[in-house]
Amino acid sequence: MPQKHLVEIRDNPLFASIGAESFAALTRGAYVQNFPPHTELITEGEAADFLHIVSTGCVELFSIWQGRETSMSFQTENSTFILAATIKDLPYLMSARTITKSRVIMIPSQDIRGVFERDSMFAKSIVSELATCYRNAIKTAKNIKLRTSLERLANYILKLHLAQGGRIELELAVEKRRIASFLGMTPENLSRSFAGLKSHGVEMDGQVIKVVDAAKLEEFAHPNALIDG
Amino acid sequence: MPQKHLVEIRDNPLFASIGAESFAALTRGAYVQNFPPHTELITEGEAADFLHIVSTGCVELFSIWQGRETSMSFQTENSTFILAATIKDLPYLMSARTITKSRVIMIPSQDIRGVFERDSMFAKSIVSELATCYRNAIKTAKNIKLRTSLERLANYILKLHLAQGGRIELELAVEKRRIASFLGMTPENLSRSFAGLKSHGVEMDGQVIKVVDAAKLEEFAHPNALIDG
DNA sequence: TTCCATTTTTGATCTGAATCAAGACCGCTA
DNA sequence: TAGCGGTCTTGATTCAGATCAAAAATGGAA
Repeated sequence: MPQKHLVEIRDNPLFASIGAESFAALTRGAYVQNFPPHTELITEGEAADFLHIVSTGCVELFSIWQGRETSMSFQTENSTFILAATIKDLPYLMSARTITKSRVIMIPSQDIRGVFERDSMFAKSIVSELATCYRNAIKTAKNIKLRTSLERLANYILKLHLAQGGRIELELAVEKRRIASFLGMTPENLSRSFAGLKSHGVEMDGQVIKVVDAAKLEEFAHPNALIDG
Repeated sequence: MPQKHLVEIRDNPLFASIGAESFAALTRGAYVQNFPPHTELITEGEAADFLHIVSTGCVELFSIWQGRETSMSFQTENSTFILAATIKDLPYLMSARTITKSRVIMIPSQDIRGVFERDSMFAKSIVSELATCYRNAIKTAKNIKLRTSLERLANYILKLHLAQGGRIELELAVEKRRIASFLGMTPENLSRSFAGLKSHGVEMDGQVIKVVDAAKLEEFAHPNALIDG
């Protein structure tokens, strides 16, 4: 594996504090692969043979039941999936597909479990990562159960806005129908919701969102750190 | 702390494999308290000062946003809450209230973090518990996003039925309005959903559910281990 | 046993969002 | 530049579930 990928893995908080020998054991059997868009990397129900790390690009985690599909999250640079399945040696609960052309690092799950058994710093990093994943899942559940679809979109935009330092123009990184699915609504409803936010300080121009009145948007959205943080 | 509670804590998988000295360090500052029903034990947004263990009774985790409330889960004997907040030393994302008269063990979070730092078996137990919590949260999110409220109720009943060894009569342990909230619907809709399941092998008699045709219920519910497991 | 407060059920109505359809728009390829 | 496939928007309609109201049922206390 090229040195630059090793550096990249090291930069990931999950691996930043483990010993050199452990790190070698993890990266020895790992490999990197480039995937075109729309490639299914893992399928729910399959054995969790690898822990995946997104090097570049964007990967969508999704799930299907009885012909119905929902987007669960988007994984971008330097994020991993699915640690809980890897650690527990259980089937993946979600599928993953590339949204854009992506480079993905794959580390065999048994290597992860092997190092987890003997490197206590790694175990602690894993604890932190899993706790964060769990808390994020709770925030997502609260968002879905407590808010209308318009409120979910408003808070989604507000969060993007704040994450980009208050910038007025935000460019969506994925297709709107994917965002609709993630927010728990249909593409038609997302389109209508964007229109509905016009009176709350938001304008649309193709893939570009303009937050023309952030205070007004915030007044409508009622962001909450325990959901949106 | 009475010996019987120590045994009880030991029986919890989170604590079963830690060293005696670690165990003593955890239980030294812990205490047990009995609470009547409808007592709020923790409130979302508060600092996570304790890890709670339900000794007897039932505790509901819930959340409120802008006057809207939703039930997130029910914690029964031998379950803990909220490990992720305790470990990360972050505010609770959910509140908790007793549903029935309950006995709850409280362990100071800083004692948990102290032992976590130095007992690698404990760190591993925590990893397992957090991974399970995270996976359960993903299953819940899938249930909410992919299924109608009737389907969620059908699968809820089917799961209870299987958990009780296929017994025909199941007695609900909590009020129906709480279950309605947990399943993401109003009490009125839950009532109508129970009625709707009459043609799928389910009958109601107050707090007692009768699964009179499990095969028929299963045919409608399409249970899936990746959601209901 | 009666009374009271709360929960549950039922009926009527409303609404947010889905579904279906069709046209407009966009990006890519030849 | 034109054509094609896919995405997005808009309109019309349907519907799952919420809301509101009222009656019935339930459990606990006096």
